[in-house]
Amino acid sequence: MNQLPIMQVLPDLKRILTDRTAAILIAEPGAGKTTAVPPAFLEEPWLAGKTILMLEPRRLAARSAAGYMASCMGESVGQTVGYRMRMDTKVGRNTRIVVVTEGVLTRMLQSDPSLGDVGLVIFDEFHERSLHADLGLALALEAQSVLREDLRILVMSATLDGDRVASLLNEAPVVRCPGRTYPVDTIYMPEAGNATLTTPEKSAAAAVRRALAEQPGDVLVFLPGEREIRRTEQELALGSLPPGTVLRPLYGQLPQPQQDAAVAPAVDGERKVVLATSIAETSLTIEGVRTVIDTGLRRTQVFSARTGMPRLTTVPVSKASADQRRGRAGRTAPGVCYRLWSREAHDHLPDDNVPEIMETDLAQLALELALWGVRDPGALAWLDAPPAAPYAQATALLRQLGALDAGGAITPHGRSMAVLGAHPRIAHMLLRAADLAAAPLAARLAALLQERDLFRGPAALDSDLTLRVEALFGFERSASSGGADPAALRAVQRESRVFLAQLQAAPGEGPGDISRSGLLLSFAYPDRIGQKRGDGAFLLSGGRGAAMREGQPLARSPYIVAPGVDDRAGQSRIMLAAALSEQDLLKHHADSLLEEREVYWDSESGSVKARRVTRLGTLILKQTTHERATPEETESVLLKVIAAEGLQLLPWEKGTTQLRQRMEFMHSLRAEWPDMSDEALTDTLEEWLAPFIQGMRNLRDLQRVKLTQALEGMLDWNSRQLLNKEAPTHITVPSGSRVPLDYSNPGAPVLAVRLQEMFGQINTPRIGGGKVPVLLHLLSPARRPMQITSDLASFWQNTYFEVKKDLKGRYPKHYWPDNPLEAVPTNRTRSSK
DNA sequence: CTCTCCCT
Repeated sequence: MNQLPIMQVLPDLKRILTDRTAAILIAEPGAGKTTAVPPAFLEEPWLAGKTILMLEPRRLAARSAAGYMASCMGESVGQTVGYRMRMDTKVGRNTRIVVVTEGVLTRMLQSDPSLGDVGLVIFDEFHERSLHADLGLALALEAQSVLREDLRILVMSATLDGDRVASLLNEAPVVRCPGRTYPVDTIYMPEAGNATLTTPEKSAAAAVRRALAEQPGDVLVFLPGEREIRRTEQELALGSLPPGTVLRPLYGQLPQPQQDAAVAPAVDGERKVVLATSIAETSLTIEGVRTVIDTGLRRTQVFSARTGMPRLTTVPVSKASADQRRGRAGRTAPGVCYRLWSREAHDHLPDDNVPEIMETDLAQLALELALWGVRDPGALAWLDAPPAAPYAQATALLRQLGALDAGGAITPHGRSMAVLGAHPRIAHMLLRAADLAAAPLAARLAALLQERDLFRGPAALDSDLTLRVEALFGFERSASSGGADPAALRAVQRESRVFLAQLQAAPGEGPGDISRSGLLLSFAYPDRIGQKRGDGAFLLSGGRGAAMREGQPLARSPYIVAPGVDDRAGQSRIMLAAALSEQDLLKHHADSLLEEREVYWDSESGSVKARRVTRLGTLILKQTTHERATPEETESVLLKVIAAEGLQLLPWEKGTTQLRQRMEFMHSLRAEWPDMSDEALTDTLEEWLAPFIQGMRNLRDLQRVKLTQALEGMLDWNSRQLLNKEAPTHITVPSGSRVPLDYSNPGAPVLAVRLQEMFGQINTPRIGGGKVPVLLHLLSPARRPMQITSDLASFWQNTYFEVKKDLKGRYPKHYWPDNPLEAVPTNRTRSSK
């Protein structure tokens, strides 16, 4: 143990923590920090009579760290060194080092914020940045500054950016320690990883063949998920592999014996190719690996604030993760790592994985903060503060569940929920169920929701949760698994016993009425109560649409609750659900029901109607028909319909349209004039149209709207005068005719007039206070356009003579003078001379 | 073609 690299830095650490209350240790893999650091402080004077708490992110790691430290002291666990985790605690009277897992630390801080006899808290593997570690550090820092100035905090990490943590810990000193691993060659293979040309599993398979040919020892391949692992297996099975090659998948859901087979050393004469998820990145050490192949992808859960539902996505790993994966090839001998991306792409990878707090459901975090007495997370010091949108979503859910009051303070019910430790949805269900004497059923449901599905394959296609409840009770009675997954059954049974113990219910107690499952689940998911819309489609009380596979009996249920839904765009898919009776819904969600009068547009009759509805979220549970809407209600609905369907519902006659266009022309000259575009008019219906639709009830009535008056109403008296002056309806031309102006293009109003009527006028008539020349359409006697111009003077000088020749030929009896400016204009079609 | 990994 003396030759471990960590030994060189321990004196430094001891010196720092004698004088100060915080330190950061950055130690590379293989340095030995987890087991060497805690015992080093036992004899420090400031720790006299106090204990050390070390946080580990995983149960397995916590147990083995405690075991190793104890054995180094020649003791067993529970003497000087112990551990504490959910449902498993080994701590004795003389225990001074307690290794805890994440939820435990949060509970200890919440039940005694001063941390009683604890002298030092160590956060191990802090670079993983789990939600609980971030929360634990924030709470511990506040405990230190408010209650326990002598409390020491040590943050240990493999790859963390030390400076950011240092500034969070009041400029705590950073100690760095090299690791001890064998060198690993890195080979970038961009051609294999080009996702536009091939799939990750195809390139992984190609890299496996290359590694088996070029390198000795076993191969570890990192893939994003189970699906890719299975496909890579198929891909490799297509061609022959060197004799003795064995493929070993490895992922969390795999049964234990197969996981063991992947981890165990290969037997003589065999070479092992392990196809793994990120589970092999930190938690497990696999013997004999000399080559790592990394697709550079991982699957991660992202909480969508938009829908309030979690979603799985495949994302590139961080540089830190890629280095961690590469390190797995150098544990026992020098190795090689094939990266299926380019050196340039590597430069663009993020340095670290996104901290869990930035992406995950924050409901539990928000409940813990409320219990701590914090309403604004900004009151605590964070490396990354909880993001605002998901946090707001979380507190809204907590209010709906009754955990927070309107002011955001925790309620007594919220306190009971927090103590249970389960997700707030689950905790709320368990407490409501206990009130209804349904705790035994609720405990099973909670366990079913937290563990993986009992059914695999075709049975999993039926989304009815009560089938799982029946399978579970069958297993509890007779230990027969039926068609269900035995490992999953055992896990669910273990889990449900924990909940039963918390609710003080006996494990042997029968299920009671399984058909109450839907009711109990509706307490946990009040926003996912579904109302049938047909064809397996449901509308959820939270506002989303969702659909389940057709053909299953559950699809015919008028009401369901859907704990398992995905987050796809448009309508969600329902994976797990249970039927819910309307009677239960009305009775047990009475507090959430909203009775209101609703005025609505009946598109069938094209008229406004009113009804009284009972709502649960977006669902309408009951309604009466045909009450009469008040004039105000009617008016407001009509305006909404016009806004939605468009202004063409109004009676646009020729003169009205011209008025609108003239006003638009004025707007183009003077920005302060009202904008007459469809969009602007739609946005301001309330102001200009509302007074003119009073008493109207339907589309036919709308045809009586005095639209010209309504538009004129947008202008005051002065503006109307200016309108008539600058945007006249007609222009009087030299012949004496009043010719209408066409404003359909407000940028260039058109005056269409017979050429002969313009004789004698030198320049183009102008409008808009002289700023805008009209666009002249000069017409033949038969009103055919001969010339389009906005420069009349130039026309007379140049083009007129060509046009004249043409016109003379076609209209010989008309008068086509050589000097049009001195000729007498005429509006008569026939020649006057 | 529904499923990364943990934890109270």
